[in-house]
Amino acid sequence: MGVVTEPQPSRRRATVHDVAREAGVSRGTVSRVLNGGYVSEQARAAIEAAIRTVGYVPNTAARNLVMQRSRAVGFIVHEPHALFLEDPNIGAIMLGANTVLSDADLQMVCLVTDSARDTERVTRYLSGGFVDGVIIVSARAADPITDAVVRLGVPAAFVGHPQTTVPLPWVGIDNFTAARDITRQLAKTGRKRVGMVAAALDRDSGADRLAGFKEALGDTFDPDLVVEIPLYEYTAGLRATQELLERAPDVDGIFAASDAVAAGVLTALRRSGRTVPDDVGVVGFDDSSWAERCFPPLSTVHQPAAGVGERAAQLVVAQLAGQDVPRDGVLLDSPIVWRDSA
Amino acid sequence: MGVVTEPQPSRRRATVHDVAREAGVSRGTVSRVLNGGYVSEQARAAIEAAIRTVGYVPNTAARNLVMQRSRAVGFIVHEPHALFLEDPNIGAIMLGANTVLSDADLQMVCLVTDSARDTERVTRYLSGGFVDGVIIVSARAADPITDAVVRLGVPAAFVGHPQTTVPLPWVGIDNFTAARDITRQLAKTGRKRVGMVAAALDRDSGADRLAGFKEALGDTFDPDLVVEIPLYEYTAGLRATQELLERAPDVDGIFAASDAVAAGVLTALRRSGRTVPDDVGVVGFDDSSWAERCFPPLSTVHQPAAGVGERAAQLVVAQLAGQDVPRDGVLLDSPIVWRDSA
DNA sequence: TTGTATGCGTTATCAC
DNA sequence: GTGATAACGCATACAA
Repeated sequence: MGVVTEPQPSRRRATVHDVAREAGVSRGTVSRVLNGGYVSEQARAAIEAAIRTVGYVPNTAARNLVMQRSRAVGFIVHEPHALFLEDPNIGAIMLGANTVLSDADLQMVCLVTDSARDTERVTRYLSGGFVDGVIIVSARAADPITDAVVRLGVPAAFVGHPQTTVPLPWVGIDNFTAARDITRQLAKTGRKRVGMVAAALDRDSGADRLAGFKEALGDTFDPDLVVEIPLYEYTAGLRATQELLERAPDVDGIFAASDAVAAGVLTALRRSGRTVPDDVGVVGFDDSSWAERCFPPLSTVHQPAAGVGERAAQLVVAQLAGQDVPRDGVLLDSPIVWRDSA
Repeated sequence: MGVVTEPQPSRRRATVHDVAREAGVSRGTVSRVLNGGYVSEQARAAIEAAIRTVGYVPNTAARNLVMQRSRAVGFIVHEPHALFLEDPNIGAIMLGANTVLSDADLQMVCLVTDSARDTERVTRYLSGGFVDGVIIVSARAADPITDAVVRLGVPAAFVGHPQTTVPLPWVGIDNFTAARDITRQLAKTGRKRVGMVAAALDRDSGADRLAGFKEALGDTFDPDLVVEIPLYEYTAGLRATQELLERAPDVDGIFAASDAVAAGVLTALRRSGRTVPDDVGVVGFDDSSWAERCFPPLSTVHQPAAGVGERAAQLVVAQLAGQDVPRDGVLLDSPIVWRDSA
């Protein structure tokens, strides 16, 4: 079944030394054409030719060692795998970050950690100067990675509010206000009994969205109309809605803590024979790419995910350039996108 | 607004030298307790204490340099950003790969390249021994990264068939057979005029799915019933369906090249007043998490994305262990998942 | 303009 | 068991 790899060419990689020998110059001169410096046209030509013939490529480790920097920035996603897949924002955040990092000629290396072993290894990497800076997505309370970053003083930016007492630069959105506003708008469509499927209350995003919901409803808030689930997740959202419907068959509006949850809400509603938005109005949160593909298309809060990634990256790029950055949060706009589900 | 970072602690990181001095031993002994070797209990205790007090962490670059390896494996996604976000499989593949890499105590570093600049930088990294091996997702024809990998002899595994003449290990699914089978099943639901929204014909996956579709239909295949779009994408799928409907209002079955495309098909069908699956049967490809959240839930081909990632990772782990691996493709099962859209 | 020498932080090979 | 010492591949200050 197929050819097999021959036992390693084991052809030693060419070094500066080889190039120098081939070109008949010293290693210093070679290094100079590589990094820019005074060098005669003649020597340059000879060296560039030599580089091609010996197939030279600079060694990252050696360069990092002497330069004391790696020109790489870590993008750390510390999430259980399931959630990583579920969350449509992470990809966009990552791409946004990569855009500005790339412009600064910095290599983004994405490290995803699920197990404790992963975390331990990533922490080791961070400490060892593997990266010059780091962007951390969804750090949790008492996160060992966060601790390491703070302890080592690695230039960093967090996406979402880091749950720590240490002042750290972070970027996110105002979940509270956005949740409050979209709930109000939902209520204004004439709903009398509006409930919520709240999720991820152990994170600031989840907790703030619930708080915003309460704020919007004020006196009319009824704790019986909110059911909580642990993660932003479709299936849990579906189940929660079934429970909500049982508890209060007269709900006519539902705020789902995320679009994925909202999709579950829609399915549950459809199965119960209710129509959206006529019988029940539904709003979500995220404005993921699937929001407009739901049926009916979801009214939701737009998360500027790419923008968040870009901003976070800018924050570490600035620190790498020696600039001071505010060690607190920067909030990006999260406008409401009104479609057909409410 | 907020505190600012103090101008760099600039506290030099502790080295083995510092530890040795603190513990009153030589650097060799320190290295020995770090990497396992004969060392007296007494010395070990002193050194471990010293490590804590000076806050020593090993330097990755230095270690990589002397060890001639990095214990890191690159996961390279070479895609336009839009597609990266659209493709629900990439995340799962990545997580699958990370699982087995993590078990082998290898750090997965994910490099995403969109611009030419990205590509150039990643190529540099690869060449420089930044990683010991590499997993490449969706390499294209004449891909500079693929070229570099082949030229350098870096242990690698491809996800999907690399478009090159060089024999390389890869893992994927049999798009042709899967497409053929699900098309047959769609036809068997009594459809007389079945069309296809074909996508990404410049890749093996897209081309093979179209070929399978043709094969299934045999004599009844009508080229007028297939419309092509460049990428696996919702909006393009929607437009394409509108065109198809105009061209052939009597279609009663549609094979969408992916779930995202299928979502577009569903929307177009709904807008045209047709019901699914009564008027038109629809099938997709991928079995992404949103397939079951469509309305109606999508009949589709299940892609074992996590499995693909795992297998690819195993392939490079094996090579890193000095084992020979077949330099051809390994195909994973991609069963049909029948739901309600056809 | 170019060559030489030194150091970056580790590991590994020796004697001791 | 332990301590010197030589690589590893590169950049750079300094001498030429």
